[in-house]
Amino acid sequence: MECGQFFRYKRVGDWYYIHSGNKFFRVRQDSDRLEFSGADKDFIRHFFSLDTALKDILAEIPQDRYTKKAFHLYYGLRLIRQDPWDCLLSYICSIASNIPKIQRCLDGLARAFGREVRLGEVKGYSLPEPDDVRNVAARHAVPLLKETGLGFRSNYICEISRTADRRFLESLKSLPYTEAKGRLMELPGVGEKVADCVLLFSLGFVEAFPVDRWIERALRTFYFKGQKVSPKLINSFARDYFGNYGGYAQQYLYYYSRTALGRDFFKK
DNA sequence: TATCAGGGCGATC
DNA sequence: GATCGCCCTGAT
Repeated sequence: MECGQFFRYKRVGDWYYIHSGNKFFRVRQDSDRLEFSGADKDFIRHFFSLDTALKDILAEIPQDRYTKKAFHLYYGLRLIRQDPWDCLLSYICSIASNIPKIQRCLDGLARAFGREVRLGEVKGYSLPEPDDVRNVAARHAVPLLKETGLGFRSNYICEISRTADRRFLESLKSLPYTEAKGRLMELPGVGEKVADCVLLFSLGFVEAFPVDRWIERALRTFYFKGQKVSPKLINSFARDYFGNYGGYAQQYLYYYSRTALGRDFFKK
């Protein structure tokens, strides 16, 4: 839950309360046993990618000293299958931001435009559907959105709500990776990084390799002896080297670079 | 008070 | 196609 790919959770005691589309459910783990309520078994299995043969996937990725270490330390880490629309909103909020702020923005967005959902005593708000934003949108949406602290991201969300919907996102699944990415990048506020996040975390493109500042530093340090590398080279290296399951490599290396290595590793 | 962050965009060369 | 300033906001 907390490795940075997903933001719409809230911890209450040892439970994680999770929003995904209009679903609101909770899970907790007790050693190798997963308890849950608010969603059925099939959904949980799908959401957490418990149906994927993790071992086989990791075996497809080049085993160098860094990937091996990360796989060993965090074995069990999987890519969550997020709700595509929620995922798109989430990564628009992530632009030039950080996790606490992303979560604040999404929370504000949900409270202002989303719908109330309940699970037992616990109340939550799902993220607004494109229609929800669009309907308020006509005149006041941007100012209203800005009240949630979204800043310049407000315009992106407003525009995207007008030009994209769930059908559009769903239709991308049947396209080749490069085409799907191109279509996503036509949306305002969606560049390479955001597009790759949406493709990887919600549309099943496990070959997508989102390059953000952290992973860029990690790759530069691990594979380029710390030398300067152009964004373009980093991207093409990642795709060529890590292969068809690059997304899994990305997630392990990303988490590795942010935890085991720590920030100090990258400071001069 | 200035700078920067888990980017994108438009202008410029 | 590479680089740069700007975009809101919160943190340092």
